[in-house]
Amino acid sequence: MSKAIFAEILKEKKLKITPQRIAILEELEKNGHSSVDDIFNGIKLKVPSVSLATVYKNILALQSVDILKSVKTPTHKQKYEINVKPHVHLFCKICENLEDFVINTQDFQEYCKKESGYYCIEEASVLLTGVCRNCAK
Amino acid sequence: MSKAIFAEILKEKKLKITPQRIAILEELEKNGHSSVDDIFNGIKLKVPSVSLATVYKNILALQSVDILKSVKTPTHKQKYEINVKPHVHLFCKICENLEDFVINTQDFQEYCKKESGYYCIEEASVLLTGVCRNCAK
DNA sequence: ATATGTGCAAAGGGTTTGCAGATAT
DNA sequence: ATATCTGCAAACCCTTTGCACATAT
Repeated sequence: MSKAIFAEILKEKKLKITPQRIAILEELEKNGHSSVDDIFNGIKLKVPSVSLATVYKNILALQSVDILKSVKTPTHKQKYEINVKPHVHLFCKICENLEDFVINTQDFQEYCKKESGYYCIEEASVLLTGVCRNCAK
Repeated sequence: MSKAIFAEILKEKKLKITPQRIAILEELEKNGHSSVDDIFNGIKLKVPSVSLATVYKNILALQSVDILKSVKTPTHKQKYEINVKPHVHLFCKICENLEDFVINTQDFQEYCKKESGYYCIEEASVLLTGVCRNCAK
């Protein structure tokens, strides 16, 4: 995705197009799952004046219009990603890397809804913890 | 579970049996998913001298020997539960209540492992967000 | 022109830590 | 007797907030 497309997305959501926001989105596009500090440090080159507070404010703003999603990991660091199609997270307990695995969870959700008696299930957040192929060596 | 059984479990894990720990476990048994504050307030009657720091320290201690597990919810409150058999969490976005749904995730894990090429998957943490039957009315 | 966003510094909330005294084994 | 645990207070994150100035529309 290019700057222009990010600008488009922001416009659509009625958020002003600022260099900080573009930089945050570019950073998240480059590095799949980032913490606030990752983002802050990653964009300082592009937008040297940026403050941590602005990163925080924008993460909240972008989340509230569904451009971003937060990812909860077993460690205490909150991470963020650009909201794309449903996927599962694979977390390696050795290298602590987070990997995406695109899978349609619809059937699984449907099954859980039926069996549990829940009224409706809108979202499935799945985190699988184990050992990645690299760390297995 | 009774006090005696909790004492047994602590002994097995080589943790000293203290009134604070027993109270924490009883509290978590009574109320499925509790935050640190829930626990703290819940056990103050039984152990009036207890401090927040002790609750925190014990939660860490109990987690490290797998007696407790943390549950990550979409809100920013961390919750804890006694580690039992695999289950899925259903989170109602309206009343923010967390419900357990016991389900064997083995097949699902197996499928993800095979498809993703991960070396091994030890644990599946699934959080489904939606609307519970009560709030649907 | 006006609403929104930014950056700073201060405040806030939750969690962790160091230490001296207390308790479990 | 000794290792561990507790409670207090202080320290430490990480995150949010208020405000004046800057920027996008």
